[in-house]
Amino acid sequence: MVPMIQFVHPNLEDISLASVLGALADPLRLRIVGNLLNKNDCMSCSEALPCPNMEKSTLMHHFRIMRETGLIPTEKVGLENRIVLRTFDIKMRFPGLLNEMMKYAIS
Amino acid sequence: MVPMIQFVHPNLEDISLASVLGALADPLRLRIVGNLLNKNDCMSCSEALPCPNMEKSTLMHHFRIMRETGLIPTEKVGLENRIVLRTFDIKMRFPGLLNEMMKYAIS
DNA sequence: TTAAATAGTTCATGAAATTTGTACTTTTTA
DNA sequence: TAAAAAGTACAAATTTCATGAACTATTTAA
Repeated sequence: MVPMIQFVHPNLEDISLASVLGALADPLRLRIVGNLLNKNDCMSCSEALPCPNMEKSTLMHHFRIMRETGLIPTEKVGLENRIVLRTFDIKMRFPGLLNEMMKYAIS
Repeated sequence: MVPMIQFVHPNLEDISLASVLGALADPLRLRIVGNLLNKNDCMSCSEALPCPNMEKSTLMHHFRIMRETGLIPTEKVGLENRIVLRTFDIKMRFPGLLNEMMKYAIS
């Protein structure tokens, strides 16, 4: 009997600028974050698929980076993982940063 | 007789947001860029040393990343490489982005 | 005018991060 | 109960990162 996976998300004060920039320093992740910001709601991983023909495991990997950075909390609901952008927290910690970046991200 | 090294810097329109974020997604590079922005003048590589006991070759590596991203043109003057932040260009391409990020970078 | 010092580059190596394929688990639905 | 759906885990191949040692080019000093 394998224990149920629990996701761990960093505290707000442990989120560094460099790590946020690293999490966004990839066109796919930038697009996912942009989509989440526009939608202003949660998505499943598959829904957030940023481009066709992408391996699930690769997508997984990108989600893990964003989760461990603290950008995206993940919650398991039934079959799906519901992911949301931690918008409030990020705006609290780095006001203006998200909006500024999303101005220049191509969706 | 080995030819003189010529640095190549990307055009403004070839600088992508993701690559800029990638170039800044490292505390050392963030600090170097912050210093250049504050100083608003050129520096030699050694002057820009972001922390003590850092290998020259490692510093090199970071400069190369920033140069190839297009953040920092390099010009050889005598013994030194003079590096400057491409502030005008970056502000042209991504207005507000640099200032926004530097608000949260710890120098 | 050679010798040493300075500033930086290059290359090889090993460590870490990315991408992907395959096999697995868990939950839902037929 | 079996199959499908949504993810996860692990391993291999590739790429990027950090460092040490050896190199080049320019300046300064003997």
